[in-house]
Amino acid sequence: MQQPKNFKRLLQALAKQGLDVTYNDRTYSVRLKDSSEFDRQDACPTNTSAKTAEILLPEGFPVEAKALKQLANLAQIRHPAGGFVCKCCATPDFHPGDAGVAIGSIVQTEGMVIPAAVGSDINCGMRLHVADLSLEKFLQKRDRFVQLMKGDYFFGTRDVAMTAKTSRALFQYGIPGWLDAMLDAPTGSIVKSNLHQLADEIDRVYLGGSMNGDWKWAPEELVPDTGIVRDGGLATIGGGNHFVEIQVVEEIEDKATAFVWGVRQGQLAFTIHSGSRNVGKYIGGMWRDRAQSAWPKHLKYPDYRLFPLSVTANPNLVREYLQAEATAANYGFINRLLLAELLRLRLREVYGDLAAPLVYDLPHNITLFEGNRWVIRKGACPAHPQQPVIIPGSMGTTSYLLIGKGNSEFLSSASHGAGRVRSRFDLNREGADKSEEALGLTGVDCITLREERRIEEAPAAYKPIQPVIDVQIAAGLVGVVARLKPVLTFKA
DNA sequence: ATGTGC
Repeated sequence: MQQPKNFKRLLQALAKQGLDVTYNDRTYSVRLKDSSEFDRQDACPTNTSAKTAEILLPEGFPVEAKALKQLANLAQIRHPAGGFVCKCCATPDFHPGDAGVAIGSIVQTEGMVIPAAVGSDINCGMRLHVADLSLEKFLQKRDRFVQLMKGDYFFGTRDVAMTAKTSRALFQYGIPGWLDAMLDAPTGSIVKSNLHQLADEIDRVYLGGSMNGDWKWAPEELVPDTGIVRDGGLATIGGGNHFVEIQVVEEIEDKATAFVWGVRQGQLAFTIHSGSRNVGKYIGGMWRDRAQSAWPKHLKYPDYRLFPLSVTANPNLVREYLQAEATAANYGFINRLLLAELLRLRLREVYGDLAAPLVYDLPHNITLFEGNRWVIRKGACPAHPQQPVIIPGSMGTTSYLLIGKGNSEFLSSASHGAGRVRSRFDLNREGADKSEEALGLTGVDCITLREERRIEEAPAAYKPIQPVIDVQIAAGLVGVVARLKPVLTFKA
């Protein structure tokens, strides 16, 4: 396989930063500089962090030096009390992140967690439903449906109010405990009419949609002592690459698996990509700062400024961080559930009673304990054997439902999308070609209140999905179950 | 990612 386009230039840029990169059979290997100042500051005993980080990349696409540098930084994080990185790797939607951690990075640690590696967008993830409705019938009443959804997603026309008790249960327990608490929800609250189906679908949510949270970490105004909570952030899509998309199941590749998962050719489908909104921002930001404050006072900050929390040095802080992260994760699971429920209710309202079951819901921005170690995925899906994996293309291209293969070389993970190739700034700047053709928007039905969102998130902003999927199949990360074609996309 | 900022 040939080397990527900008390989030589990349080597030069990275050599200046003390990084050595090789390319072999679909995979980059970033070798880190051997000695750092850090080594001399403190006896970091027997354990040292990873010396290499592997990246799976689609053939013929450039990769940014900034992203490689960020991955190298992540790989060499360690804590003087003994925490270290066991393994670090990246998926083919790899690109630089704003907060110092590249999207598509996966890091396995021992003895430490890294709040900054998860970042603000805690439990960002993907949720897929199928619906027993043909594309033809859907399009007949498309305008009415879109009008109703715009109200729900952009203007909050549906009541998602909760009692104080229910709000606390949401943060504390995630989906199951929250559904229990919903039994006494105010009348008119949207999930009340469908509690049984939502309970039946819990086993199709990663971790059962439940982590060990504590409402004490939630923003104060969302966990009052008594009264009704009206949270303007809940059941909203959010910005950036988040979306809700109506799709059609275009083609089944793995018939047996699709049958078991309840997916059939010609069905309508909808995919939700969203996370924990402001709650994750609040908790992620708080803990990034707390991890920095907990860094040993007598040591200089490491130059990458990504601070781990050590199990040996600060066991309580590690426990509390994981609980705080879980609190935001619970909110993320329920946000996606509500976005889907709003859509399912409107489908039934417009097209009559129809089945629209959940296929799967999985996070791609989260710390998970797997095989006795922490695995932190930043824009990467878990892809364990037999597990459903959802990888969306841009709003103009195919999305994929896949089955995980549990490739340990890539820490049982897969990409969470195609990966951005052009920055928002680049696409929006003066003088840029903003024609439909140049942006790949021809024939794309994008519902948004903001024109700049269509431009920032246009198909031209992303890699084509096909090579991104192909390289992951070739490397044994996933197998294709079904292809989903976009029909229309909601972007906030 | 974020009622944002190159």
